[in-house]
Amino acid sequence: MPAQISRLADFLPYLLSVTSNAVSGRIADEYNARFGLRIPEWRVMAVLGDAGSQTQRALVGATLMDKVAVNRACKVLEDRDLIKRSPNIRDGRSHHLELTVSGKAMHGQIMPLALEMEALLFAEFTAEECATFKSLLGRVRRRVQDLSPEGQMKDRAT
Amino acid sequence: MPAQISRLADFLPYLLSVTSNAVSGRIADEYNARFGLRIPEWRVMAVLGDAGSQTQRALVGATLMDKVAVNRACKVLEDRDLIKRSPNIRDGRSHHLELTVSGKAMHGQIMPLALEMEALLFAEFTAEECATFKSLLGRVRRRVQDLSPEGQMKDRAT
DNA sequence: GCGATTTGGTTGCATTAGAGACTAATTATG
DNA sequence: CATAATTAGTCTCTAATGCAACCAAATCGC
Repeated sequence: MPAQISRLADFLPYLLSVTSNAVSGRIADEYNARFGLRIPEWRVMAVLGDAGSQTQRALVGATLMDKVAVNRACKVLEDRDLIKRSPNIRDGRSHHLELTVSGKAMHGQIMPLALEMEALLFAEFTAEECATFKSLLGRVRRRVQDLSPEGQMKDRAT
Repeated sequence: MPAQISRLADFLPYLLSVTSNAVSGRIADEYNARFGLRIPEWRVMAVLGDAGSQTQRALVGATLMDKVAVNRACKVLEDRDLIKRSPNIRDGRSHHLELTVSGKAMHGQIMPLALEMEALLFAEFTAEECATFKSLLGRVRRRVQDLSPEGQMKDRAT
C-alpha cells in the first residue's frame, strides 16, 4: 500500500459516503438475514412501532424517504401481514397504517437488534463522542438544505 | 409505558445515511451540471489526476468502489477522451490509465470546484471540528471492517 | 356550488448498482 | 515445463432507486 494515494481520501464528502455505505450495508445484511426486511421497510416498521398509526405522507416526513419508496415498503409489509390499512375518515385519499399483531411482535425483536447494532458499531465512541457526531451530522444536513437551490426538496434517502 | 423506545431520528446509522445522501446528492448535481460527470467518474478523475497512471485494480483500492463501477466509469471517460489506456508491460491483463490532455484540463477545473463545495458545505465547521468529524468517520469505518464477517469486502461505495 | 388548483397515493419507465459467470493472463506447484 | 489456482478485467442478468406522468380526493376562488 502506497503511503499516499490521493487527496480523495481527505475529501470529506467522500469519507462520509464511504462510511455511510459501510454502515448501511452492514446493517442491511443483518436485517435481511434475520427478518427479510430491507432498510426502507425497516424504517417504516420503526416509525409505526414508535409513533403509532400514520399516513404514508407522514411516513415520508418521518423517514425522509421518497414517497415511492414508502409506498413500496408499505405494500411489502402489508403483503407480509406486518402492517394493516384502515380508512382515513378525514381524507379519503389516504389510509391510516399501523402494525398488526405480528408486526408488533416483529417490532419487539427488531428494535433491540437495532440498538444492539448501534452499540456494536459505535462501541468505541464515548457518549460524548456520539453526541458530537450526531450534532455534526445534523449541522451538515441542515447546511445542505439551506444551500439547496430554492426549495428543491428531493428525497434521496436510501 | 416503556421509556422512549428509540426513535428513528435518534438512530445514528439513519442520521449518517440521510446526511450522506444529502451531501452526495448536492455534489452529484453540481458535477453533473458542470461537467456531465457522475460521482464514480469524478472519483476516477480525482485519483488519476492526483496520483498519475493507475490500473483499474489500483483504482478500486483508491476509490473503494466496486470493480464493475470502476470499469464502467473508465469506459465512459475513455469514450469522452478524458483518459487513455496504455499497455501494461508487467501484466498483460491490465492497462495503465491516465488523463489525456483534455482530461488534465478538466481535472484542473474539477478539483477547485470540489474544494469549493467542501468549503461551502462545511463552512460552519471550525478546522478542529472538521478534523474531529474526519476522525470519527474513520473510526466508524474501520470498526465496520473489523466487525465484518471474515474477509467479506464488498465495495458498496456510491 | 363549480371549475381550477393542490395534494396523497399509485403506476410505469428509465437509470443505476451489484452479484455471478466468464475470458485471458499470471503465478504457484509438482 | 505442464497443470492448477489466482487474478484483472469484462459481460450479463437482475434487483433496486428515482423521476415523471397519472388518478382521485380535497381545497381554493369566485
